[in-house]
Amino acid sequence: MPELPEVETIRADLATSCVSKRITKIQISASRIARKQDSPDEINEAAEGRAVKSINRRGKFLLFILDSNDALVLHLGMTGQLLFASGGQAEIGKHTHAVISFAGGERLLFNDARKFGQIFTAAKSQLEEELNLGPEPLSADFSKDDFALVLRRPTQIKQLMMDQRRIAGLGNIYTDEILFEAGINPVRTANSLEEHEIHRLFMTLQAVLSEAIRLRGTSISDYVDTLGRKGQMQTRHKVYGRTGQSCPRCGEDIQRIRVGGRSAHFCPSCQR
DNA sequence: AGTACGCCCTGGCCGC
DNA sequence: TGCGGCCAGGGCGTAC
Repeated sequence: MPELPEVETIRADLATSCVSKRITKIQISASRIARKQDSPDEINEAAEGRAVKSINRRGKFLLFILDSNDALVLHLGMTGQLLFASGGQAEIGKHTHAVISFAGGERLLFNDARKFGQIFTAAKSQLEEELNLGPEPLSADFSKDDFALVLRRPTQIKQLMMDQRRIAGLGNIYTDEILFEAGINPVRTANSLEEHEIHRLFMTLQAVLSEAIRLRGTSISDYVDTLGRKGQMQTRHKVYGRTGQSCPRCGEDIQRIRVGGRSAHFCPSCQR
């Protein structure tokens, strides 16, 4: 489940392997992953013959900035993988739904078993409007005051943190881990947090995401980097996927409940 | 406007 | 061993 740290790991890989390369073709075989208003042909037309100026990330979206000043935008959904193949290492498989070919013969294969991923193009100047995302939690511009403002609503904190329009990049795994580190119960309403709790949540938000990037992401389910390598953050999870196991801080059993239609893992004794 | 909820999709797992 | 049924969840469309 690629969230901010996984997408950031892939972004850094692509910055090394794809920047300044020229796209010769984008073949999309599962039209479902092309966003509704774009057809596979339109995406290919926008990218064909264009060089990749830079690779950026916004929330969970990967942005290939092209020399036309359009952006090729990719979202990996839940099971998406972007595999870089300079020779024959990565083979086109049953779940390869798009192939981006470069002038040097390299290819990027977009695999996605569940087809929740998305690919589309947008004018660079329109990106912010189209993506409609909240602030980047690791941006230098993102202050504790900004965060406090985001929290000023009566939504459950877990749901709010996963709402991409409020804060960009967090999914189910990292919200659970962050809330655990911050000692905050996932069902608390955001506007019930006290000043010291907001401070702690702000600090742990950055700490957990930074550690996850350093460990190249969480590999449970399908996530791998562009060379097919797993991340290591899953070895540090304290609550996610640990239902019934003991809390590393107090020994109490980790519980799993439903919050906003998603599972939330937490320690009922440490998280108040 | 905000919030709630069901749907998409398929592999993996559980129970029979 | 096979198979039906259910679960995982990011984001979006629809309903309220």
